Amino acid sequence: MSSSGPKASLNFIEEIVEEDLRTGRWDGRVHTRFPPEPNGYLHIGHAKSILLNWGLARRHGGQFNLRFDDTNPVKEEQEYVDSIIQDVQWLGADWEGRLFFASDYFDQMCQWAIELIEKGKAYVCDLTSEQVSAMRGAPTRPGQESPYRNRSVEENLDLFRRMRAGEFPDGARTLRAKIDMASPNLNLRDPIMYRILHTPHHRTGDRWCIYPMYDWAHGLEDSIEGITHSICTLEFENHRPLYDWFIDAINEGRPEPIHHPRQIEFARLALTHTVMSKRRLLELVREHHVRGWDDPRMPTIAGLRRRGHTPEAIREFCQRIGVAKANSTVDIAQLEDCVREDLNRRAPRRMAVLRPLRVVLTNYPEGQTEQLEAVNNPENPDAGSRPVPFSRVLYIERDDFREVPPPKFHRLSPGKEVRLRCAYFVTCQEAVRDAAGEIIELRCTYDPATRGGSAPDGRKVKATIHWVSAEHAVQAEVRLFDHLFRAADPSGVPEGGDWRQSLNPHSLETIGDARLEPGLAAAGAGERFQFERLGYFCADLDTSPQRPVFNRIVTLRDTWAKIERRS
RNA sequence: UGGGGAGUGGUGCAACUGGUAGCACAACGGCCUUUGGAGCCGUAUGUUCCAGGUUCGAGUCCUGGCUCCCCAGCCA
Repeated sequence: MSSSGPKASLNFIEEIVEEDLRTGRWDGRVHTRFPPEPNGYLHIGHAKSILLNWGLARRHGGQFNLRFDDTNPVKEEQEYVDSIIQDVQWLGADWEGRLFFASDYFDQMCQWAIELIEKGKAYVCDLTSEQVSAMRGAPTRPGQESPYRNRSVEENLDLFRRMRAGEFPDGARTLRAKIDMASPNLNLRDPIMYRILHTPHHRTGDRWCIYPMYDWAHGLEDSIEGITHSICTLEFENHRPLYDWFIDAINEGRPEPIHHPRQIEFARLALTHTVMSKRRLLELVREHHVRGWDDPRMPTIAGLRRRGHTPEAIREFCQRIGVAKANSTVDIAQLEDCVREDLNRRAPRRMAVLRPLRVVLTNYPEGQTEQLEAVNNPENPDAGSRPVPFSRVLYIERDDFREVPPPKFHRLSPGKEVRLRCAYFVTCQEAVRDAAGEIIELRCTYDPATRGGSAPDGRKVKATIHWVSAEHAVQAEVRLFDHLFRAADPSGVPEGGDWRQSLNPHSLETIGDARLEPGLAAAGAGERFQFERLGYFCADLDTSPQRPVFNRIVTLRDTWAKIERRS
């Protein structure tokens, strides 16, 4: 994932950075950051941003900061800080100890606010929020100036001091920048810099009762940290002139100007068959459509991790999707392909039967057990092999038998011979039914000469199926996941519709009596395997030797399923 | 009758900055195979939003349209 090709084309942000490097704009420095608000869990869209920022710094010998934008105590919690730190770390983005909080800069910001008041560039406004909103005007209509706009510097200073001292209730007053109520850019119509919030903060406790607004704070945070390239999403493009105004205003008349970062906006990631907004993710959790933030169906980093995705796969994915300014939606199949590619290389193979069908080998000695050798990973000889117990009674996948085989069905059916992976050729002699007519057992014969899976007489079979020895197998729970939403774009509902309506009722299927080869009982949470012919699976947090639990990360490509779907 | 962005095969991105469109995913077909996996080979899909213009030559430049996204939180 490093410098693969000598001429990999650069995305537009890399081009800007390289040009800045060429022209010496920042004395050869590259310093980026990821600035999350701790009010929710990170999702794969954030991963795109994290990896973009960190990758830029890493590739250019620069630095990458992790900074929490904790300017609104009403919504923020320590739980989110902890989860975000864990997630960024897991993704592999290294902030090398530069973990910061906007709240660490509150004093400095406040000082600069006072300077703006002294310069006549900010004022205390007594308007209610409704009034402010009403007077802001509209996109095609200018706003009206606040009657408090021209208070004296002294009065503003005094009022602001008293705001900070806690003399006024929430919402009573704000500090506003004095810019231009007629600006075509709404962000410049005297934006609010501070609001009164008598709410304790998760880090500063009750030290403050006024909190800076994001627009006032954010650019200053980047400035303080010496961020060279402030990378953010498209919706902040409109805010850039305001950030520039703030820094210019602070720098006016200042002998030693504060640092002025360069902001670059890119399109956030959207994925098919899921939702990405924090609000909706929160609703999925609160309304119990999923089991939590780390539900393996969630696009959260925690969810992807629990499901069994690898950081390597996510990094590759973010590499592949690129960075641009056009809004777009990436097919989730792209992510699935990345995990498959990664796990195909690394995941040890095991045999597991999800929907067991009992098979009795009528000519196999009763009570006999032998250990067969199974290859751990055909992609990697170094992975070696393992013994797998074989005996007279086995389980195979119900799907691998058809009493009346459809065309092109190569697996087991009456009279047909197939190979049991790494074991023997077997031929189905008879299907046994219960009183209800349901097939409950297959009676087969095996060919002792085919031990290991090949026939001395050169005879071929069309299919190889997986199996597990009934008496040795461990019973397990396996959770199969499908897209959270049926619709590629859940938000694209017709008028009056709800985004929840395309929630996939079958996004989770729990199989209670899967049978696994015995070694799997010892798998620790987070261990990944390929269950041959089925897909990649990961031992869940809930797993235990007594009751193994596995999550299906992604299926293998299934050509047969495709054939069957078509007919 | 506001401002700011964006439009390239089904999808996501490229195109040495004017030389005639390429990669990945998806799709389809074949080869191979002790995973119908993996791998390999191949096929199809684009009037590069539209219309004009400049030029020997335009996805790239100019003009005029069209469509989509963002902005009226004391959210970030």
